[in-house]
Amino acid sequence: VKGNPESAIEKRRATLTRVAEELGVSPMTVSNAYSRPDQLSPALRERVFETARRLGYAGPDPVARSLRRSRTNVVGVLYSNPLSYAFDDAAAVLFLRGVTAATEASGMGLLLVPGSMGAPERRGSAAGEAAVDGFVVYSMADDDPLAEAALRRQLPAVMVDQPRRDGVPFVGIDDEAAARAVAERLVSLGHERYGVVSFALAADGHAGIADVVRQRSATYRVTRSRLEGYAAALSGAGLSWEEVPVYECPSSTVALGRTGAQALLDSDLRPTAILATSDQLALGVIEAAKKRGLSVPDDLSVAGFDDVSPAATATPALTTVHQDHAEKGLLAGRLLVARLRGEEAPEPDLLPARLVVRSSTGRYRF
Amino acid sequence: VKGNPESAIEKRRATLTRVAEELGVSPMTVSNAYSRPDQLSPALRERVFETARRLGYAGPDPVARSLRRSRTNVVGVLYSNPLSYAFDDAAAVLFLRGVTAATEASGMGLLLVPGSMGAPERRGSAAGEAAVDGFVVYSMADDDPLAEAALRRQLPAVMVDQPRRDGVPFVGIDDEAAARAVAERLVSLGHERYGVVSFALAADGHAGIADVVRQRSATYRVTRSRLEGYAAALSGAGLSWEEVPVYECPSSTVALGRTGAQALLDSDLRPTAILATSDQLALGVIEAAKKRGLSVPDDLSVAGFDDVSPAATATPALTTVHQDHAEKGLLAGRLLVARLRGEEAPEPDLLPARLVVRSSTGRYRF
DNA sequence: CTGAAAGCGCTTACAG
DNA sequence: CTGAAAGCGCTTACAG
Repeated sequence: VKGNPESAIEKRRATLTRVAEELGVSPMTVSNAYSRPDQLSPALRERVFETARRLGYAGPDPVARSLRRSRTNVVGVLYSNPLSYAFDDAAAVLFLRGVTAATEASGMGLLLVPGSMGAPERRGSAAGEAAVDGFVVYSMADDDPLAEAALRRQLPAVMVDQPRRDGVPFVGIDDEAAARAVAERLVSLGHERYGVVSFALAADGHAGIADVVRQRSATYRVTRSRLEGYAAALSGAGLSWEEVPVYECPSSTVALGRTGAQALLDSDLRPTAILATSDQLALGVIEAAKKRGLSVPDDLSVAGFDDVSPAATATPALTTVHQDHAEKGLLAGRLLVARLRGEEAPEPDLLPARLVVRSSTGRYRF
Repeated sequence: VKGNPESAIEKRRATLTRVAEELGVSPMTVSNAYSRPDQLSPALRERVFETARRLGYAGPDPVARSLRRSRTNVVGVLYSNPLSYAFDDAAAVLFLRGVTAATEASGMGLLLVPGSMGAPERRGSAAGEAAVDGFVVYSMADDDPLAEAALRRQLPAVMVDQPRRDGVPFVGIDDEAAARAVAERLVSLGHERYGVVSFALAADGHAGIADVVRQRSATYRVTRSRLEGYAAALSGAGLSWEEVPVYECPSSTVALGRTGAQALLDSDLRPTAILATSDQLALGVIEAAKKRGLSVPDDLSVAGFDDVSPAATATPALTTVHQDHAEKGLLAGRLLVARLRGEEAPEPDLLPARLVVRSSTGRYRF
């Protein structure tokens, strides 16, 4: 009954033009059926869809449409290597939740851009090859080639927990001030011997004590700022920052925090307080202390950073810096979406952060 | 010194063709400089890059390249609405971690496809408009328009925790058997009065008791299978499944689990055992029980499903079904990537799952 | 090692 | 309400 179905169902993949030919209308009419329903009669539109169904055509090709419209409706997210670690990091998960909420509210997709696993000659290529309208650059090293490649494309972008760049809005907290506040709290409790367990200063995988030179040249802004905050507080109390051992962990996990703490607790002049640049690391420090029979906070005070969910329920509950990671993501996402729409969207103020004192820190006891 | 830089830096956006004109070579040569370095001399290649830099050209446009190559190097992930909830769901986060590890290992990006928030006329359009080479369809309702739209595109796909479809490989566990095992465990402990707290049976936002008719017509396969497993175990023990109240929660959160448990514990014939289809819900059930002064497991046994990280550390620790969510994601991701490469990649066997008995379940006591 | 030409699949002014 | 034509920015056989 239908016109020559044998020849209609050809091998070549169904395209808009193919549907138009089959129905004897112009490609524009088929395009309109999908993209501008008001431009043709409902009856014709239905015939278009019927023909499309028959030919197995699922609608306009997204890539061709993007090329023509020069718009992908996708926001790219850049996160340090490897990308899959983002899902191990409670703060990153909350952040992504916020970004996703912002992008999906405006119908945009979120592309997680892979890092350049290994292959050094391809460093950054993934960011150069991502079909997106803009980028959220989250917590990367200052000199990360992936971020460089993304920024070079001159697309709208937002930097989060990153160094500032001209023309690129920044979203984040005042990490240095927050770190100073934690350290000052410990100073006020009478502690004089400190140790620091830090996440990466640079992306070279280094694990172990990081001297002051390495601290100053840290390429992760967040790490650098937090260490500077600690240093400011301790120096302000008349202590020598140079003598405070900073143990660097290549990433932010409980297991690495444990290792770092072990190294610090082995020293002759055992610290009475350990500052960790993340809650994950701090939880590892607490584990290491317990394993040696040290009581937290009686023998050792421990403070973290970020206030992710296990911090409040840990035993003892962790003294830390609270910040709203989901809100940070939401703000970054909305800012980018607004700019993509050409709306007025000024760089926001620094987000609030506050010291949360719980039971992992206590007064120094002889 | 350089040739007329004034006119070189024009308003129109830099393109490959523009760079070629400027340098007096063919577009193909510029293309080769980026994509096939072995096709031109290093010196010429350097001149191409130099000109590109001068014109602010950041390399071939990803969209145009994708159209020409008919390949995006992106895998799309579909998850129930709204997408941002995925980041609240510990199982989903682990799953995404696995998928991401698989895709990034082969240099592919991961696109989180937004649901059709509200706008019913656009139901599924996002999946139709996603520029991807293939889809991972994760835990969606049988009749979800987003999944329908994606599958209609005939791209390679993998279904996870979804109903099987011809030609589309399935990755998941035997949910029914696992649920049966949990319920049988409670039967063996002597329990006779049960309640169930379940996550959504359909995407209509229903909250409250779900009768057997609704249970049978559930569009979420996972929910349906788990309830069938419970029913099989209880029926097998001579109990009447029809009399077991099933409280349906629209999503899987601790707060909703609490609400569901309150409803069940209000009944005259209070259950002595509550089966929850997720750990989140189960943790809410435990909270509700505690709030009424009921001891778990002395007054009420509670079992969850999935064994996400808070399950083991909760008080009491949760009896549940363990499955490896990250492994599931890795497997699904690898399977899809292999198929995209045209490699031989058979549908895998069902993944293992096992009952983990902890202290939230105990013998029935009068 | 380089070029000219075709074409990936669409959408959009411009006309009628 | 519909059409013919141009063009989005690239890559790829095909030649030389």
